[in-house]
Amino acid sequence: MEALPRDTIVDVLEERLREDILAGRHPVGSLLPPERRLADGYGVTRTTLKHAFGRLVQAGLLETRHGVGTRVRDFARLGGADLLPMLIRHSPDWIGEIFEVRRSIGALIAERAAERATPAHRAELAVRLAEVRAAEGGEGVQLADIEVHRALARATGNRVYVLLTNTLFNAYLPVRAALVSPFTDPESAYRRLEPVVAAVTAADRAAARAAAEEYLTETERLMMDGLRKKEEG
Amino acid sequence: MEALPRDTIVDVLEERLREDILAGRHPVGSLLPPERRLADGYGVTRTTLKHAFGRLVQAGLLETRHGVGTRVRDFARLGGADLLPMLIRHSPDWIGEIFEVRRSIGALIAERAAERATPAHRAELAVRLAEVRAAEGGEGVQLADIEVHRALARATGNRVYVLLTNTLFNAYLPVRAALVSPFTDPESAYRRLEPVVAAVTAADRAAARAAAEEYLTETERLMMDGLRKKEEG
DNA sequence: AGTGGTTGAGTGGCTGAGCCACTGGACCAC
DNA sequence: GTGGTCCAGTGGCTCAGCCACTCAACCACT
Repeated sequence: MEALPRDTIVDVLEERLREDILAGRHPVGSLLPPERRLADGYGVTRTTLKHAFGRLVQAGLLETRHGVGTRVRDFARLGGADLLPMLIRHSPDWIGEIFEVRRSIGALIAERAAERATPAHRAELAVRLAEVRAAEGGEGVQLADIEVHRALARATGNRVYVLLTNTLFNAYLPVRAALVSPFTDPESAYRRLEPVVAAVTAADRAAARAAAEEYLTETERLMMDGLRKKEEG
Repeated sequence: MEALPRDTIVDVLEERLREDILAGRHPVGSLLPPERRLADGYGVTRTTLKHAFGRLVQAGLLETRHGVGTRVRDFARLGGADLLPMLIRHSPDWIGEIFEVRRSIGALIAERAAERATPAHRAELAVRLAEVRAAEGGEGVQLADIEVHRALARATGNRVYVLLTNTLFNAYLPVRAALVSPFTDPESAYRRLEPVVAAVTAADRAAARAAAEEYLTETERLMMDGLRKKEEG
């Protein structure tokens, strides 16, 4: 069982500051109020506020300069893909765009994997795929499913594809996890993944690309349907 | 002129901790020494250490649990593409892999841009391209060059491509900036970019992809050559 | 023996007061 | 004008201390 620590004050404060920034209450390019005043306003110590600031600076949302102040960065223009999880939480309309990119890159990865997977990579793919079918519990299936995609990315022989896969997963996984079927049914997950792994294992680039595209298109459709139903219900 | 604030203690400490982690002196999955001891070891206050910790947690390198300790995350398996800048600083052999991905995604972006750029997007591309030629000073050319790529990403109509472009740029830009020619000569930069913009403006998908691929292959060659020379010299 | 509650050492979370270092505009002397 | 000085306001950092949480050892009762 996974221990679930409850949010700390810094977590809450960070989230609130982030929300205030993303909502434009602290406009891009503007100087935030001084730390002492802001800390007072949020009812926390300056030290605590600075911890939250530190994270937001790291995330690329803020920029502090000694003796001057703290400025809101133009994250929409300059930010990296690691902003996606917070952007999607603030406005879910990003999901369509994320998924288009996921589809293109997923196809790219499958093609490269088919081209360059070593025997060891193929063996790992087989294992990961089997684990999907054998997984118990909805959460287990989802985790096993992700491992198949990580293995596909690893099979390209290019570690950057693994990182990219993680970035995109981090962006839309919380959304996906909120839906139930069909990501939690072992047999259904297995059936949808199998053709991709088969094509990669067969070293058939075109088939791998096509299978990945089909899989990801289907996944997108399932997610969008699930979201729509959730909205209505 | 850009003000260049010198590193703060937290910056230095963060870098040192990061280096210790990436070098495996704090193995993945292991528990770090307690904050009090570690702070003492680095000769800083616990508060300062915690500020550095906060950033590394945000970056996905550490994981703290109240009452237990701070653990080193398996960033190679679970990390996102935002880790690239620090990974490349620690071991430059990432650059080849980064550039392969940049090439594939750059081609993808050019193709999508050719497919979907609006008249407004085309106008912006023309402006950005002209700015490259008109830029003065090596740094100015490099910045203008980046703006062309951002404009290309924007022209896809998908904001995720912009974020992805930024992520990859952030990864290898420091390396590129260390080289001199040909990224600092306005005329040479213009000549290399022009065919890509022309193909996108002409809405010719295949030509756009081909031009982008050629541009990026050439860029990679120039960077690798530059690095090799630097190594020798 | 087995079960369940209690305790305490060790850990990170957070505070508040205080001093230091930097920036930039106002002011002054020339 | 020009250049220098000053100072109010800002973020950087420290310190000492208390709080909250976790886990394993221990104990009391069955």
